[in-house]
Amino acid sequence: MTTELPSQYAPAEVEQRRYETWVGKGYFTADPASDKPPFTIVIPPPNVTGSLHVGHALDHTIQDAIIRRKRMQGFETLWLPGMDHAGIATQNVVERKLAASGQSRHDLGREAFVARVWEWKAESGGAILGQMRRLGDSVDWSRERFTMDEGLSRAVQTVFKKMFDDGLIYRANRIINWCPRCLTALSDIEVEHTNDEGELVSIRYGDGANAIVVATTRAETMLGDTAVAVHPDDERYKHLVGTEVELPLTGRRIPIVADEHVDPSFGTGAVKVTPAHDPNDFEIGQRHNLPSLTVMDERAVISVPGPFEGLDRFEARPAIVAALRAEGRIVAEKRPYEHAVGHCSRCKTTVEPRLSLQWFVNTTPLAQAAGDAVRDGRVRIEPPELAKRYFAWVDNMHDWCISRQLWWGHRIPVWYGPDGEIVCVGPDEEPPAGEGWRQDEDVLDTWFSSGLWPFSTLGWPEQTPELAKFYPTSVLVTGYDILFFWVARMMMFGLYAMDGKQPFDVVTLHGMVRDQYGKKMSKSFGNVVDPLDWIERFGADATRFALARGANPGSDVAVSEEWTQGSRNFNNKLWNATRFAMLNGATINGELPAELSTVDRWILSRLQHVTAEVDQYFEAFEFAKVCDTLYHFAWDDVCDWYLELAKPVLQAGGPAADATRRVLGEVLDNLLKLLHPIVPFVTEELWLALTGGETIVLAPWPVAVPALIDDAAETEVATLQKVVTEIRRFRSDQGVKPTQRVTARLDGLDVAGIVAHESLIRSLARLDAAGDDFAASATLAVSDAVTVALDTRGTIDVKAERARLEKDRAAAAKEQAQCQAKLGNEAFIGKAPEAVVTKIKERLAAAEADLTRIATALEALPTA
RNA sequence: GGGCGCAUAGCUCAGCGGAAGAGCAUUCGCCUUACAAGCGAAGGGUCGCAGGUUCGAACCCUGCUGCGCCCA
Repeated sequence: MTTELPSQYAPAEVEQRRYETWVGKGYFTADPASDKPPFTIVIPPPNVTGSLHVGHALDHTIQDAIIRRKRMQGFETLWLPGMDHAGIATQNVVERKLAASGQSRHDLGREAFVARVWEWKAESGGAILGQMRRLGDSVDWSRERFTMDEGLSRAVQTVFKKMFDDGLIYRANRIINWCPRCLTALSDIEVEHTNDEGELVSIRYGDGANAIVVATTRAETMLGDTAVAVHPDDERYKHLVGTEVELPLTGRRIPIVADEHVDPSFGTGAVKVTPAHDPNDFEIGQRHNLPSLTVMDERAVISVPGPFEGLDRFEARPAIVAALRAEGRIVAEKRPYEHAVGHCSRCKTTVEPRLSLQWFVNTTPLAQAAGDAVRDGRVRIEPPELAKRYFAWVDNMHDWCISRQLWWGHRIPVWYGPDGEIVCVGPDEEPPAGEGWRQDEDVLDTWFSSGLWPFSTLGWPEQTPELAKFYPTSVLVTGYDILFFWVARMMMFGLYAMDGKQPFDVVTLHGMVRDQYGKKMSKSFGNVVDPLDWIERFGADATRFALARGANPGSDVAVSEEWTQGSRNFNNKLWNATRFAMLNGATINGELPAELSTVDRWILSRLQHVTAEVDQYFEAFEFAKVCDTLYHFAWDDVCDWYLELAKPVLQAGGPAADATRRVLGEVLDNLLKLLHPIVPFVTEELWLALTGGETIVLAPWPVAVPALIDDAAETEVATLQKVVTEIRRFRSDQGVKPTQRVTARLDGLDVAGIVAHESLIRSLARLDAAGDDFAASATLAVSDAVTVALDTRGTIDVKAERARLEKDRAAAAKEQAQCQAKLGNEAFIGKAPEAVVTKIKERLAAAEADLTRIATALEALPTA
C-alpha cells in the first residue's frame, strides 16, 4: 500500500495507463460460457466516417455507467463496440478525395473504388476507436464489429432473402426522394424538411371560358403536367371537371380531374398534377390513370427537348416563368413565399422527388409488431413519455425504400435473367450462371444492416454461444433524436428475424448536449465542444461526470467549460479526501468495531441511505441524481463534516482513533465503488492505493445494510452541526477572523443531548475553553437549549448582531404567522391529514420558542 | 398546417399537492498543514400571464403569451 499521493490529481498520468491495464487483463471480455446472469448492451454504432462528438461522449458515458455497475453487481456483462459503414456519407468522403486528384469513382471502377473506401475506413474508424479508449469505454474489444464484416453481411443477405421470400420486399416504380448530387435514392428519414423562402406563382392554363388558374411553388415541373385537379365539391370548377385544357408552352391537352385530396382553400383551389415529380401528384395520377412524364434527368436537369433542355431545375424555374409571363399567363406571384422543402440529410441538396424503380420493404406488418412490443410491455421505453413519439412514428410508417445507387454497401442479392427473371440469392446459394444474368447494381440502405445490429453482432444467423447467452440485449441507450432511426429499425428487424424476440428489453433515451446557454451546438455557431479537448484539459472522468451530472432522462444536457471544471474539482476533492485518509492510516481490514462513536455511526448511517438512493437512481436511469447524491455526500457529509470531526479523534489516538480509521476506510471504499461507474479512472487509482486490491472494476457493488442505519446518531450530529454553524455565522457576522481563537463557555449541551461532543464543537468552531477569569462579551442562544457565551476580546459589533437577530426574528415571525393562519382555519383542521396538522403544530411551537429566545437576546444587547 | 414538450435565483437545471432547492456566477472574510482545483459565511425567486379546482397549488384543470422539437 502506498501512502504517498501528490496533492493534486493529474488525470493525464493515470488514464491511458489504467485503460490499457484493464483491457490487457481482459476485464471487459465477456464469457458466453459463464454461469453469471447476462447483461448486454450493443453500442449504437457510430458512423465510421465521422468522429466522436460530445453527444457520443454522453451516450457512451451512460452506457459505460450502466455496464460497469452491472459488472460490479456480478453480471456477465457484454458491451459490444463497433461502427456502421454509413453508405452515402462514406462514399461521399472518398469521392471528394478522388475529385481532388481529378478522378471519379467511375475512373477507378467499382472494385478498386470499394478497395479505396476500405482504406479510408481503416483510417477514419481507427480514430473513433481511439476516442472510445480515451473516454474509458469498458467495451469488449475482442467482439468489435463492423456492418460490412463478412458475418454481418451474411446476416444482411439472410434477412433480405427471408423477407423477399415472405413477400415483404418488393420492387416498384414509385416516387422516391432523390438526391441529385449524391445521385441516389433516400429514405424518408434521410430527408430533412426546412421552411425555405421560395415563390408561389399562379399560372393560367387554357383560355376563355375554359381557363383555369393553378398555383405552384415549382413552375418548372409544369412541363411534366398531365392533369389539373380540383376538389369534387368545389362549385367554382364543377363545370370544368372532365374537360381538357391546353398546357402552355407545350401545346399538350390535359384533363381536369376531381380529387378529394385537393385543398380548395390553397391558392386558387386548382392544382397542377405532375405525377413524375411530386409524391402527392403521383397518388392523384394513380387514382385517375394519368400518365407520368419525367422531365428531368438524374441531376435534376431538364431533359425534355425544347428551349429549356439542359437547364438545371433552379435555372429552368425563372426561365419558364419568364416564358409564361411573355404569353401573359402569370396571374399572380408571391415572393418570398415560405414553404417546406426537403433536403438530403448528408449534403443538404434540395431533394427531387423522382419516379424510379427501387426496392422497398413493406413495413406494415413489421411496424405493427414494433409498436405492439412496446404497447404490451415487452419493451419498455424510458422515460415513458417518449413512447408517444415512438408510436407516432411506427404507427404511421410508409414503405421503406432500401435501394441506394451507391457502390459502398451491401449489394442487393438479386439477379436478373435474360428473359426478365428475378432471382433472390440466399447466403449459401450460387447465383444463377449463364449468359445474360447480372446482379442488381445497387446496394442496400445502411440502416438495413444496422437494424440487424443487436443480433448480427452476436453471430446470427449462426446459432452461436454469444447469441444464446446475450440476446435479447438488456438496454439500448440512445438520443431521442434518433429514436426513429435506431429503435424503430432494430425493433422491426429483431422481432421479425428472431422469431418475435425483442432486440432489447429497455430503451433509455437521453437528450442532446447543448452549450452553456442551452443552445444547440453547431459548427456555424462556433460552439461545438470536442470531448477530447476536455479530456485533455480536465480528464476523462471530469468530462464524464459533467455529462452524467446533467443527464436527466429524456432531456437535453447543457454543459460548459466551467461545469466540467467543477467536475474536475470534485475529482480532486475525492483525491484529497483519500489522501488525507491514507495519511491518517485509514484501513478496510477487519470487521467494523462493535463500539463506534456517534460520529462514526452517523457517517455509516448516511452511507447506507446514500447507497440505497444511488442504487435506485441507477435502476431508473437517473444519472443526474446519482451524481448529485454522491457529490453532496462526498463533499458535504464526508469532507466538510466527517473528516473535520475525525481530525481531533485521529490526533488523540487510542481505540477511538483506530475505530475511526476503520470507518474512514469503510466509507471511502464504498464511496469510490459507488462513483466508479461514472468516474472510473480516479476511483480505480484511489481504490488501489487505499485498499491494495486488484481492481475496483470487479469489486462487488455496495449494498445498503439496514442495520447500520442509526436515526439517533443522525439527530445528534444534526444538532451538533446546527450549533457549530450558528457559532460560525456569529463569528462571520462579527468579523472574527477564522484563525482567531475565541474563548467561550458552552451551556445546555446536556439538554440538547450533545454534551459528549463539546470538544468537537470547540474544534470546529475554534473556541478555547473558558478560564477562571472568563468574561463574556456576547451571549449566543443557538437553540432553545444551547447557549454560547463568548469573549470576543473586545466590543462586539452591536449593530451587526442586532441586524442578525432581527433577521432571524422576521423569519420566525413569518413562520409563526403562517402556522397560526393554518391552524386557525377550521377547514384545514377538519380536512388536512392528521400528520400534516401535527407537523404544523410542531413548527408553530418551534417558531414560538425561537421568537422567545431571540427576543431575550435582543433585550440583552446594549442599546448604544 | 398537425402533434408533442418547455417556461422556477444572473446562467443551466432539480422539485410536480402540504415549510421555494442545487451547481456555477455574485458579495464578505480566510494560504485554518487533505485539498486556493480549497475553507467559512452571506445575498439573490409575487415558481411566464389570467382564471379555476382544493382546507392548501411551483405542482392539478382551462385559456393566453413566448420559446423549442418532431411530423407534413
